[in-house]
Amino acid sequence: MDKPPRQTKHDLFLNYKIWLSGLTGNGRISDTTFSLLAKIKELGSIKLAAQACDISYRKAWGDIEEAEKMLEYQLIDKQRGGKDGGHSQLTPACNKLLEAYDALHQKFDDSVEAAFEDFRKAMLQKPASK
Amino acid sequence: MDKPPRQTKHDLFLNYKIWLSGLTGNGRISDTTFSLLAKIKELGSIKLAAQACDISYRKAWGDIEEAEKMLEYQLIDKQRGGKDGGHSQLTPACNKLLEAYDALHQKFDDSVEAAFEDFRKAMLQKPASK
DNA sequence: TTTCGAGGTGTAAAAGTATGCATATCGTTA
DNA sequence: TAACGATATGCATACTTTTACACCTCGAAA
Repeated sequence: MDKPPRQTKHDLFLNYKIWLSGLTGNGRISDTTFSLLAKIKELGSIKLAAQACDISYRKAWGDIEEAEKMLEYQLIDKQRGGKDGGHSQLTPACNKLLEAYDALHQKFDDSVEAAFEDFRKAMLQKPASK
Repeated sequence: MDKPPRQTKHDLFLNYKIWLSGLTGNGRISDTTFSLLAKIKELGSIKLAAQACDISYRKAWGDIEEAEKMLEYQLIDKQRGGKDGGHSQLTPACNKLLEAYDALHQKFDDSVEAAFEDFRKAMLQKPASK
């Protein structure tokens, strides 16, 4: 889930995690939730997406519920029943969100890369005097 | 500890957390650990710093141990005994690390600000066609 | 109208993380 | 040399988060 971290001279890596939260901070949409949504888009099923993301269906469902409650709009069109049991797909609003988040994440990666590069350079300098 | 998140149109906030890890990923230096180090520098005591950071001394000590084990160098000069019981101060290497980390964090904040601004704009556009 | 498999839900167990507390150690200073 | 208070450490408890599992719901297609 997390991006592979970046290395310094001393086998040091930088990691980060971002997430969205609501006004009260009680709900959250994590990186893993966005990965899940992307997989649902790809596979058309919450169950398959959860497996692909290596999380339990229970958690996947809970995360989606939490996200939808927080955003106050549907992220997923869920279809129950039928010979195949059912299937799911992202709503237009969810696609928009996912698209914006992907762009956000990409910008982040680039920024992190640059910032960590500076960090590495700084760590190669002599210690601060004070 | 975490920076106050930023808001979108729909009461949506962006949060993030960064941390350093070692090669194997078993150790970590979190944001809270750096805050702790900064407080130790300011207050000259692990105990006082832990109180100021609102974490238990037990956790503070464990975090420091973990960080030093990971980096394989001392972060803190610890003085035991004496009428005052003892005191602590950061090593030069720790000061360097802290300085570099602060700069890194600042760059992060700026990047987050910019990236989230773009995110907000994207969320105001019409939904993706597909 | 029966069947099938994914969606949907409660709850107990497990795993991971933090706290609280007890207790030992150290060494300077009075 | 006795006392003091922060460092140091183990361990039980508590809290949080995730998993495991059981079981129900739904509705198109056979």
